[in-house]
Amino acid sequence: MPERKKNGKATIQDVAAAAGVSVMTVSRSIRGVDGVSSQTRTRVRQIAKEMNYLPNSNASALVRSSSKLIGISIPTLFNEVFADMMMGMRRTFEQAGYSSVVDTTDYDREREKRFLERLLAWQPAAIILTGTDQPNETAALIKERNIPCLQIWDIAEKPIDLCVGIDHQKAGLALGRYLAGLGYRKPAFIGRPMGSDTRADARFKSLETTFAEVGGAVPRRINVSSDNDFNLGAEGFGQIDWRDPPDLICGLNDHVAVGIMFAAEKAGRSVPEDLGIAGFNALGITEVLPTRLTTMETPRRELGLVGARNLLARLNGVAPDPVTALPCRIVEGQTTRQMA
Amino acid sequence: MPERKKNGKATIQDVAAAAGVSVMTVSRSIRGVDGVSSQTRTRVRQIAKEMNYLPNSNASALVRSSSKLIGISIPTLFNEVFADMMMGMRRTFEQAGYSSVVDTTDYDREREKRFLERLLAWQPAAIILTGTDQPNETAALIKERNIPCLQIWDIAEKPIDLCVGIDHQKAGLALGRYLAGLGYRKPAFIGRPMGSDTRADARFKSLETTFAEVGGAVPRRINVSSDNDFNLGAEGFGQIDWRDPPDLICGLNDHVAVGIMFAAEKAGRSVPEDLGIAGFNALGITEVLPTRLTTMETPRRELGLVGARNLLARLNGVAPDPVTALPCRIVEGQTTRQMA
DNA sequence: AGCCTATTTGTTATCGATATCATTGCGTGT
DNA sequence: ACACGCAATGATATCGATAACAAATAGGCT
Repeated sequence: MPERKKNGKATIQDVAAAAGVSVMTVSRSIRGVDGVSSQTRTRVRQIAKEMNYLPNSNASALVRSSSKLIGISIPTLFNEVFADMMMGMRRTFEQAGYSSVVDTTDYDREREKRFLERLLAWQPAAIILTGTDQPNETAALIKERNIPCLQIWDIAEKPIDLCVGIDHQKAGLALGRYLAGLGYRKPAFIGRPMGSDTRADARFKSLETTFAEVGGAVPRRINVSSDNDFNLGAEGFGQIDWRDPPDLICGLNDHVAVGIMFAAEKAGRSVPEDLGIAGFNALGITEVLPTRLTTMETPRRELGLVGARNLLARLNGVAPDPVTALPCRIVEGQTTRQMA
Repeated sequence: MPERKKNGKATIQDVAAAAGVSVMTVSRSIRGVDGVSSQTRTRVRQIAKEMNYLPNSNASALVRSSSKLIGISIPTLFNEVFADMMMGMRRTFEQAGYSSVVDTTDYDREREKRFLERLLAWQPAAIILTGTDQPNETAALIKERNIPCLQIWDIAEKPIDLCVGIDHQKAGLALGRYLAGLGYRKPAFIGRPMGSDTRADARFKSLETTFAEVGGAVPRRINVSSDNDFNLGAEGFGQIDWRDPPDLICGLNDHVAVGIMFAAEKAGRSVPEDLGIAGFNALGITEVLPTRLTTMETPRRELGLVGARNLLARLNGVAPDPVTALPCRIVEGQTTRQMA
């Protein structure tokens, strides 16, 4: 019967005793660093396995003052975008032997900071934050400890450390110009209240710019608070003042846009003739809807992959590009007029 | 200027020195345990804040051989179901001061086990697993260390420790009987390959049982591998042999069912007269589609909440019910015939 | 053989916090 | 005044691993 301590946990000491070697030999054998004969290593590993020995990461992290944990902060898991990016990253990290501590912030910077403090207490190998608009205080917290940090989804000229993202303003402009080019002049935007999603705000701003350029109307903004994006779109649609109807509605994202689509259908508005609808992100649902939504495809999975790769490079001492922007692509759908 | 060590991290020793007290006084002050005058506590906290001191959780976890980490293992983040449950749990844990280490297993038990080992190495306060069909080896790993463990989503008669979930077999039977009651007799099921999702398999089995009861055809099963559930449904639909058409198609879940809906529409099949379609879960999308999908509503958020609450109770020494099953509800949609 | 280098193994100090027990100081009752 | 109890604070051992250095063993070369 293998030996155990009171709470059922075998320690490195127990393994050493059982194998008749020193703890260092066990440590080296388990970690696979050299300095042990392959004979001993095999034997020690065998014994460790029999004893159900698992190394204590806390002890290891304490003495090395760095752990195999990566802290990830994202606004919400409900958004496919973040789930996509997470997935892109997680695979890579897992292969490299890292675990992820995830916290969701609900777009609340205060919560993000609290989370960050809790996380830093674990001496993580790296930190990943969503977006680049963290307050200075948050950034300082990380810089001060010089922990590798990846900011993902947005880009910034001067990231905390690394950033990989898309240029939301540029993407918004491109989409806006495309839509203006189709002849639309009275846009509306359905989203969450200003300030709750800075990226959406940036895109809204781009709309303003674009339509000012072509002499269109000032975009109206309709704000709705809802957990469910589909409902958000539908509700927002309901709030539109039809005495002065828009000829185009942009959704905060595709789910909102889909909510708008169905609401418009129910309300009997003809799309895309009288009313154009556009989304953002090219989410999964748009690939199966009978009517293809006009949207902007964002490379989420790639962002995660590239981000993770860059971060791993940094962890291995290589210095990757501090700023990486990936391109987006307009999806010319059937919810807006066709190009002349 | 506050003092710092080489890598910019102030330790409890530094704070103690700066405050002119012993480390124990600092420890007690920071943690808020009593044994310090409120005067000293305030002063120490003030100094600690000025020095940007953050306690080292690794040291703390090491000496207490337990950490404020909760390990969560879920199959994938892409599935709204798991995201919902996560959300329900995370809120509760966060408030209680716990952080979550999340790993996704892609329904791979081997990966789950590897993850679990990595996780146990952190001496987590508790473990959460999805489902109840872990191999004995995995269960042993947890029991042996008697760490509180919550199995969520399924129920089992003898959980590892606690479980909170729905009775998938019962839910499948209820849905099957409802559908059979509407007069359908030749069901098909579109899902992933057998074995990759045991819950779906359980539901499929329930279909078999139900339709055997009413003398219907043996349900056909169509397996597709795809990351995207919508596409999965559409592809599965494409594989149906229409020389012997089913009169009912059940999707692995709502997204698959939606994929089927659109594919059926494109193919010109009349729903629900010639062909019924049913999903599972009552996901967000079903609330906005113009045609309401027949499905089974599962209480994901509640599962997360109740699960988290029970687990916290266990962590606080109270013994909650080991098995909690929450009820599901049939959503009578427009993709199946109406009750006579 | 005799010496030297390489390989394998072991010893000791250390990481930063907390539990436990020890100490100091102060007010109170008789 | 004296002993006693309680509150506030401090000293020390400890958790389980790893780094850095020390020792032992083996094999190669002249």
